Amino acid sequence: MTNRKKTNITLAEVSKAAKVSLNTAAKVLAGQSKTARISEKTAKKVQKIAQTLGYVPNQMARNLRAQKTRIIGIFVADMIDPIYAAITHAILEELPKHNLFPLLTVAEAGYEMCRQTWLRNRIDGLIFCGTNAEMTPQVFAELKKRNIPAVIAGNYYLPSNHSAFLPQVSLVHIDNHAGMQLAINHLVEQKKQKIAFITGPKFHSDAQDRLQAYEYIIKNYQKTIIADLNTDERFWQRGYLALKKIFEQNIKIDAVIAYDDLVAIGAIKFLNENSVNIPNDVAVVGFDNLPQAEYSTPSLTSLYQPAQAIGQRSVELLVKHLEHENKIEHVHMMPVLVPRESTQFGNARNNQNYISHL
Amino acid sequence: MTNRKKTNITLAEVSKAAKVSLNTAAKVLAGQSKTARISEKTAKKVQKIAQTLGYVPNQMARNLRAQKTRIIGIFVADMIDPIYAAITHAILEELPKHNLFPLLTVAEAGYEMCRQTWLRNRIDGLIFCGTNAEMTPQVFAELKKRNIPAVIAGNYYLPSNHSAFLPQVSLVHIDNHAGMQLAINHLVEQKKQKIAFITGPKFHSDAQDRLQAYEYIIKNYQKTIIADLNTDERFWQRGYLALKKIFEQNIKIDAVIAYDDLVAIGAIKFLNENSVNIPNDVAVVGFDNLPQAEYSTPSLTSLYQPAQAIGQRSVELLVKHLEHENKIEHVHMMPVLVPRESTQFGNARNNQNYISHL
DNA sequence: CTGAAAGCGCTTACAG
DNA sequence: CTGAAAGCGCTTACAG
Repeated sequence: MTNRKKTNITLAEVSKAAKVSLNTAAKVLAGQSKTARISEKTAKKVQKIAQTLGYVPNQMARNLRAQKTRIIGIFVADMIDPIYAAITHAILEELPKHNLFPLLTVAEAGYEMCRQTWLRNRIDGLIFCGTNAEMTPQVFAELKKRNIPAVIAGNYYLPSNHSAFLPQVSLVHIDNHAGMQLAINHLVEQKKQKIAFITGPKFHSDAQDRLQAYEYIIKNYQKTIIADLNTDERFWQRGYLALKKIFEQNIKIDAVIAYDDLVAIGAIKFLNENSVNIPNDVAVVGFDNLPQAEYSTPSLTSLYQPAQAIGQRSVELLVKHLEHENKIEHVHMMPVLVPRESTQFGNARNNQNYISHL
Repeated sequence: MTNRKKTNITLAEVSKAAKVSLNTAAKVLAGQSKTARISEKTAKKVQKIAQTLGYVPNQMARNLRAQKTRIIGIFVADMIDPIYAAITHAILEELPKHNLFPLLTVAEAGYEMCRQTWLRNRIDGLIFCGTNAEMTPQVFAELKKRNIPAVIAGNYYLPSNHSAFLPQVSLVHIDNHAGMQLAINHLVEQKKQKIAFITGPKFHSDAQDRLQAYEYIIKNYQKTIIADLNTDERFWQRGYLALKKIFEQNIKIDAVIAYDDLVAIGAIKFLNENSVNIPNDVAVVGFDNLPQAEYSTPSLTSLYQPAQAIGQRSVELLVKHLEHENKIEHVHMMPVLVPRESTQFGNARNNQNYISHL
């Protein structure tokens, strides 16, 4: 391993070069010249010497002595998922503004590995970008025992036997109820009267919330039509199979809201293959506004997931907890409906130029 | 800030509880029982006590004393880009296998911020998942001076005045030449004879490599047809405008290879809007095999970017450098052609069931 | 306004 | 096989 003794200079060396005590140099470089009432002349001198020597403080020594690290663990349930990636990204941008440092751990490493990393590095707080089956109520209990505040950002894994920890941890996520209301309003405006819902994976909090919201709201407009699958199919296959089932059972629909965009695109695939006109015969709405929504044909109306805001808000909440403001909060961020071709007429396919030369 | 003095127990406490010296406990818990010839009985006793007390070593103290950290900085040029996300993910999974620890820094923080983070935490090595305009040759010179080995994984920012550092840093990226050969072979097999190429952003290494590879290989088959844009348009707009230009100039083509999938999807959008049949009239191939490739209509033939392998390989290279194996390597990983509807006939739209009830 | 000393929790020689 | 001591580079009282 590289030996770097010669390349890194220390506070002691700076103080010696500046001909002041170690203490004085430390105070100046920690930005405490004012409170320690160090003369401006001395401060300037020390700063200049530190600059020319290329002094960079050793964070490990600092943390060890100060008995706090300002390191925030970030658990990422799935970095390949664009929503988690966006939330993680927002958190990484936000932490430095509060003089906090990220320590990223990924789900694939396994819980014990993550735990070791957090504890060895003496994290001062923890943000979960999603959770998985390993994140049991016991995990949150240990964090609490060790005085490590935690916040969950985004979707989380929620089998019925896990729900006990919910009142004990702060959450920040999309307002699925509001999102569903926006989706239904939008479709009702388009005179749709048989709006179906395709469910998502059973143990995802967002899937549960969206299903509940659909059931609760749709009653005001029509009979409930739920396309549920008893399989573990995910991604577009789920939407494809769900619609296949509906059509095989000869259930009449004129619109479908899918748990998420991938499921919605599966539904579109099925409709396209069977020459069902979108949106005239069946309109489609997804959730999350993934990049795929813009690129599908027809492009997909979706509910924008405010990932940036979720990330920021979860950092703010964690900072409050670090400052011993221990009130648990569950924050719901508003989604935005992004209308595209899958629910609206005449937005594309009308630009018939440039074909003459073929 | 949380005070955790009471919740974290130290080596000293373990050794006291086990009634051995601090040194003995340290040796056992660092896994050096054998080399220090500590009796198995003592080792077992210490381990058990450490376990029951919940001892977790303090990484900061370790690093400070040992004068090395095994922390690897990871610079991510764009976490929202699925390719960078996938490479980053692979690196995060790979590092722990070598007993190395990641420290993630993102481009948006700015170079100076990243630099401070790296140096304060005394990183032992650095992997760039992409670079940007701030990563000048001087940056690599400083790393070299400080004995911090670096590896670039994936695409990198390459204006002509930056190329000086290339012989001094190890690179791992997709083999664009091989990818282009695969793409052209595939199209030639489909009897295509007027294959155009749509360029990418000027300063991206992948864009430069792909353009060069196209020019070099296509000469064996046909006249060169390059759709270049003097704009900064990115994403699908770039492909859309490039094809528009070609069609306006009445240039005949029967296939198009795009710099990447988003550009390819822009081309598809243009062809769809002008009722040009894909792939019969014009076939389309993209690079990177993004999720969007599967979800576009028609689905897009693309070259799979081996992100997982790139991440793994870059960690391996870095490990070699940490072990003072200082030979610089430029590694090219093979892409895989994923054929889909945009180059092949009759793969979809033939499943005309379930429409009767509408 | 400035300085000398203790100590955070480990690892690394060195002694026996 | 086991132990006592020094020191990594800082910050934190405390003294003057």
